[in-house]
Amino acid sequence: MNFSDPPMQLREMIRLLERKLGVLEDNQYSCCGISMAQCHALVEIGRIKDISLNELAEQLNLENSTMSRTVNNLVTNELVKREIDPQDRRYVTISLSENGDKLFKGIEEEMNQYFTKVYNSIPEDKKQQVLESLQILLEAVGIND
Amino acid sequence: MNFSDPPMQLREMIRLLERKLGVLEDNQYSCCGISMAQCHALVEIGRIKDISLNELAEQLNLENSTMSRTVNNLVTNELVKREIDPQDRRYVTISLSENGDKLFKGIEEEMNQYFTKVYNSIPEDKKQQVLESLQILLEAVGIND
DNA sequence: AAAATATAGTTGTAATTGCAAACTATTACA
DNA sequence: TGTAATAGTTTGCAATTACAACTATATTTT
Repeated sequence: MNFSDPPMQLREMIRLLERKLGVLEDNQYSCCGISMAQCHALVEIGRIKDISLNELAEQLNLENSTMSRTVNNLVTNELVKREIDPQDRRYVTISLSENGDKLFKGIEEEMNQYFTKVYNSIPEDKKQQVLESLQILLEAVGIND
Repeated sequence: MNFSDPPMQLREMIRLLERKLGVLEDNQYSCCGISMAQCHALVEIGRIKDISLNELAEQLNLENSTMSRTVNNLVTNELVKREIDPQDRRYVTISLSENGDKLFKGIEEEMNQYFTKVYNSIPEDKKQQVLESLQILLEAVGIND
């Protein structure tokens, strides 16, 4: 293993980043009393407002079945609403309840604070470069799709 | 939500990167017939050569019990060996078997190819910048530890 | 219009996981 | 020696997940 080989440096750093991010969401109920899966779903629903189950599953790279049950849990917690689309009764429209919206806004606020903290700990003259590089990396990683 | 705010750009891109990386390891048996959990453990063991169970668990951010079970599976598959440390018989030394080492090298090779592909799809004049930026980002994300 | 097909979502099942607790074995300390 | 600490295993349990089989609704074909 040659860690001075640039692609391997890339691998190693992505590995570390992955792990660091993983730590943030390891605990099963680390997000305001709901699971990370529920939290991710909640945020996605909050962003898109009205979304179907399959769209949601695709956004989050989850199985339909997993998504369906996660939404179940959110409905049980009275954070989201499930409504049958009258246009096409196969579709379910998922949206935030009032409680869900409050929680969503709280999470958004918290995430904003976290990433502001991360961003501000980047040296001033490197901030722009890091953002640009992430964009480039995203494009590079997307070569398979 | 203001996506032109730089910290939010950062959040958004990390979010996308996270998701993209997640896709790569979604399937339960996507790694040469073993689970991703087993694959991660195998690679970690292969890198450190001899490692104790607790160290391994900490590296991978897993519970001891989960780690023990995962190692069990690897032992059952004859990919790793468990040996009691003669220095301190409480410790277990975990290392790759011959088969495990072959698989490990195969996985490493595959990962190298993947990351070489990603790296090479970064524009030539940006390669160094991306690596440096990831390093900076890693330091920035590590502010909590 | 009836039959066949496609689509959206749900449910059954088995495996994995985290957490807690109980347990064994070994070592360190007072 | 006796007590505590450490390393790891095992078990029970509940939650989560992927995969496959299923239901319900809509669309297309004949």
